[in-house]
Amino acid sequence: MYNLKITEQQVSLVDQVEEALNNYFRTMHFKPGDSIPGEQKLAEAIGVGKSVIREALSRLRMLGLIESRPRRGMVLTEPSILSGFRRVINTMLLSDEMMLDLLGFRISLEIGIADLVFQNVNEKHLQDLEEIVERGAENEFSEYSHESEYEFHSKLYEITGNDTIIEFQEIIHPVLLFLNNKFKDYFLPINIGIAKSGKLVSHRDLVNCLKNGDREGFNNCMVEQFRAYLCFIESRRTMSQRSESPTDVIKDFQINIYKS
Amino acid sequence: MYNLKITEQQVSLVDQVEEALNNYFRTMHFKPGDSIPGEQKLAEAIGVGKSVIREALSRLRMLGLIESRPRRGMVLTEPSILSGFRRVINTMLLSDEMMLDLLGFRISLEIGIADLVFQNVNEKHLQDLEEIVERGAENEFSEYSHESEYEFHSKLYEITGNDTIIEFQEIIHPVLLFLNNKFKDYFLPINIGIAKSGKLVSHRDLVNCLKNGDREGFNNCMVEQFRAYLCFIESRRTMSQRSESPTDVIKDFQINIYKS
DNA sequence: TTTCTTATATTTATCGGATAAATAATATAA
DNA sequence: TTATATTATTTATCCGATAAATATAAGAAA
Repeated sequence: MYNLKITEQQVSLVDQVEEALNNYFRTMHFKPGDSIPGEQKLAEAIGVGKSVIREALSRLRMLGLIESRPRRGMVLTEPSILSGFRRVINTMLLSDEMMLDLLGFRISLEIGIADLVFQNVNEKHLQDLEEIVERGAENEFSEYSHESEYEFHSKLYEITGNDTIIEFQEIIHPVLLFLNNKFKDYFLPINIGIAKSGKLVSHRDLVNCLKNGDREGFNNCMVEQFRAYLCFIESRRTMSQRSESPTDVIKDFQINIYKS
Repeated sequence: MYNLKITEQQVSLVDQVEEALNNYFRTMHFKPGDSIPGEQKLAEAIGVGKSVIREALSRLRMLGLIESRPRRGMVLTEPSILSGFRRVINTMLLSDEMMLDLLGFRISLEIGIADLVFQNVNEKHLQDLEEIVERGAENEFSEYSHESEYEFHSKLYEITGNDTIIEFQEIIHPVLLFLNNKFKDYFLPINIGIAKSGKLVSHRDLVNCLKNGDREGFNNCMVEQFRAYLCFIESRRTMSQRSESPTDVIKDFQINIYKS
């Protein structure tokens, strides 16, 4: 007998209820702070068992969309838009490909905030940055400690005044640490090469550029500080297109680095 | 009587189990594709009821961390890192502040991908872009249709080759549409002003810059195309610092625009 | 022995009952 | 009117039961 099922019913009841609840909140124009009906009423209204309702509510609770103070009721809350993202990142169950995508994402974002930073920066910020640079010692390969690195970049993000951007950077930080460690052997020689060629953009250079330079100059500094990463990503990309071996990547990588 | 409770026990059993499961997968070095124990065994192992387990599993399922084919078992899957983000955005329960943060996020990101785009672009991409520009008619105020706008920017993101960035842009698109509509009356006069001053960067300008220009030039074009938005965000920021009235914002807004 | 069919066990999805606990609302007492 | 006690409500949690579909084991047929 032919199997005439068009699509496997992949959407569980819980999935549907979850969406139904979202639609309900939206169409009723609920706002954060409004209290919503109890489990039992919802279950009756939608016509499903209470375990299904509870599972759906549990998801919304996880996303920070509702809060339920035990034995008092549930209220809608302003969702923390990155809570789901944070959880997935924290699992550290990500593939290399995914993490490299995140690396590219973060680099693009940081380059992109250059304008906001340049626009918003004030004396206090500059003082803080100077202090961070002062405290952050470099090792013999012109590398900063992870702590100093994090502190410096966090400050840049902070200057944007955009809480979502700030939180994003905080969340993916562990991924960057992981990648830095995993591909340490690739990055180190590259960075040494850049340092020798005098093209390395240090934290101090960035601060000086931010203090004295123009918008475009600062933007360029921000781009250049990521040169090694950008080449790395580019190499990975061309590799995956041409299905080359990992050693080729490293070769490409080093060629690209010295071209720029 | 004083309330001596230090902290309200905000962490439910489900929250704890959710984290316990994550830790379990991580410490056991589970990888995507591995099948995990059934609900019953997990419930016994952790020592909680099966509804608690089910709620926690439901959350992980929502995040795309596990997949459970009915009556066969559960397997770990490569999580789709933006699924939680997508759900929260889709609720459209976000405050103006949050949405403006997202606008800033998106603008920064798009400015930041300029380098990646410039690095990766090929003939095919350019052809596609030209075709989109060709098709996309502007209205009398030099504005594109939403569809053309979306098509053009999607293409730029696509050139990065970074799937996470591409998905991000797709997810927040409705938010941008919403904001564009909500603050339409603010943006229109500004854009007309920019157009009159001859500083407006059109889609065609961007394509030409990408084709013939240099990296820095393209970067500047990308920044300039967002000038109106950047001024808007800056105005909102200074307003919230000085607690000004909305009308002041509009004034600031228009002053900033014509300064640049 | 190999292959096909059948029966059993397993497992998730879903339902719904029961209990504990804490707050809100109500009723009662001072 | 105020203070206390009772009741109702509601979520959190546990548990049992059923349906459905698959995997596995057992049995029958070639």
